[in-house]
Amino acid sequence: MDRASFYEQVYQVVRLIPKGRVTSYGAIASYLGTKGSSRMVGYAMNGAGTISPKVPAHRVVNRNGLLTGKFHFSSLTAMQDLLEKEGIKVSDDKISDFKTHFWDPAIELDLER
DNA sequence: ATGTTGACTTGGA
DNA sequence: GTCCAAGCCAACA
Repeated sequence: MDRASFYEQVYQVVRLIPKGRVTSYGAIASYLGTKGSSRMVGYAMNGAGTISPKVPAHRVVNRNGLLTGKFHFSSLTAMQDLLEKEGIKVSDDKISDFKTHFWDPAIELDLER
């Protein structure tokens, strides 16, 4: 784990996000122990499509459940479309029932450990 | 080593 | 409820 850079750690956590679930950058950052680096979580996603395997960055949104990173996708509707395909309703670039679909690594992953 | 940047978060008005 | 400002940490030039 220590060998993995902060970016790699973020990638792994995001990859563990179950289908139909979403989480926030702060939740991942907090799980990694660096809550203050919430921005880095999103910034790390810059390589989401350049690394392997691909990271489901569309499942990661800001604390408001708003698709803030959709501008970084191929298309502005790509992120929303992917979420809808997974059963998540998105309206006005914002996830409906965000709290219901929320997936907290600090809790979900901690249970398996 | 220093400075800038950033797909965020939180707190105050 | 909304809007503005500051803080935080890691990677990159």
